[in-house]
Amino acid sequence: MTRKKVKLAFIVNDASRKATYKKRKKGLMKKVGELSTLCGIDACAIVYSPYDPQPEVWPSPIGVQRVLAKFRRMPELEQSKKMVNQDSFLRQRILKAKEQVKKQSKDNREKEITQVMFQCLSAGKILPNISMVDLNDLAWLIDQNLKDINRRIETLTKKAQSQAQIVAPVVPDVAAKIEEKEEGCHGNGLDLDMNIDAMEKQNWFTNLLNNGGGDEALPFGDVNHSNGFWPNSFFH
Amino acid sequence: MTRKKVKLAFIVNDASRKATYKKRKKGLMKKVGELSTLCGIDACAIVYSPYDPQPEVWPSPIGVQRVLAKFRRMPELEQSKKMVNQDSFLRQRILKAKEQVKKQSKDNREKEITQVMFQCLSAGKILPNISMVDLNDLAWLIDQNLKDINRRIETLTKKAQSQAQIVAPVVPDVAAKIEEKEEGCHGNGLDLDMNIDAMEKQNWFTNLLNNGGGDEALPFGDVNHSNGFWPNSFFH
DNA sequence: TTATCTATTTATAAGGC
DNA sequence: TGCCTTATAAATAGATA
Repeated sequence: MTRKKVKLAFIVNDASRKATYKKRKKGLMKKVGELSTLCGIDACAIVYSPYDPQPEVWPSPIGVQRVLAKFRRMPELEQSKKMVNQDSFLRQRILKAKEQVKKQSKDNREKEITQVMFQCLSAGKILPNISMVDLNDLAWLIDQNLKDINRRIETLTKKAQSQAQIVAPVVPDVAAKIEEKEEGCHGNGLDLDMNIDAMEKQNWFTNLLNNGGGDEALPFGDVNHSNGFWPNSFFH
Repeated sequence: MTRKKVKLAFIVNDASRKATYKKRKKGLMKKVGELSTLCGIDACAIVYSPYDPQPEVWPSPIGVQRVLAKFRRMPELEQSKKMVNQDSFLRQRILKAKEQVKKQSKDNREKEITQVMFQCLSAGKILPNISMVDLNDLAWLIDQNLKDINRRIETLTKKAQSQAQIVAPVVPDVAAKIEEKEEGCHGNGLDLDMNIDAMEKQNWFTNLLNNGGGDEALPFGDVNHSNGFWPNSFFH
């Protein structure tokens, strides 16, 4: 776990394996001791290796015996319940890794499309070389942004009404809201006149796509998705 | 062990202790699994906590039983031999910490005296406000440097002789050698004419101090040492 | 072989939510 | 309570001595 990330698999090289064994056994025993001390609990560890004639244990033989006695007194079924066995342990790790990859992919995709969105805003039009897949995701992103802006407007409107007891129509500055939201994209020369009636326009692309109830779900992370508007055959 | 270095002692706060327990138990089980997989050995861990009705074990109940059976088959005396019990564990940690402090103190002291040495070289004389203790250590440091230089000269001389088969007297440039050795001190305006006969001078201060066989040992790390030349009463 | 030395990876203590 | 994030401490792989 350093200099190089090591694969969780049997170390074939004898010297490396032994070196790793010694380092990690030491670290493990230290950890057991720390856990026991910090949390005031009983714990033990037993390690058998071909390098030592006797097993290495923590804490003391008597401590181990005591812990073992406790363990043995339980029926086997009970023993199995709260157990972390190797199988479930590996499954958990794989699952977690997959989730991380998925989340990262989604984030990456969202950033990518955000870039495309600002390129379009700079150009003042939809770029001609944009793919249909990107266009779908772009539509989703714009829709999300508009919804977000709308929510903020509602919040601000209510706040203004409750504070000043004044009921008045609101003409939101959409461009300013976008700038506020997309802080990372300031300073690229964007200053478009985007004063549109957000209330009326917010669902323009969603309605166009007739996307049904699916418009709340993030489309990112599944690059080959179909949303029912563009048939899959369209891309082939 | 982060945000703040935690003391190895029972955590009094209940919430903190539980949080730490959960985190560390998870980390511990992971470590046991890794050790077992990486090194292809049998290992088990059992942890009892007030938070779970059953003990948490690794790897599987069957694996634990197998490891336990092995362990129980041994006579108690044998079990104690290779064991890392809490007592020896703590002793080892304390010893190691003390050794680290000692080593660091020695290093610090050597650096300090090296600074003094270069201050003296810059001034061209022994500074008037230097203490006797510092003077002793300075003498030791200079002596070590001269010896080191001499060893290098010998090595280079032998190499030159064996390569060119020419036997000639060597007039070393001591200043250049010092510059070579003390790389961290370049660029401070030092360019003294130090061409002296190192062969003849190397033991000047050692002889002066009549330090006997003790001149090989590092004096640093024991600030209150006496080397037999300056009587302790001199400092009081 | 065993101890040291770093560059990295992991583990995790505090703090938010 | 439990999970997530972030800054920091600790573990440790590979290289050397």
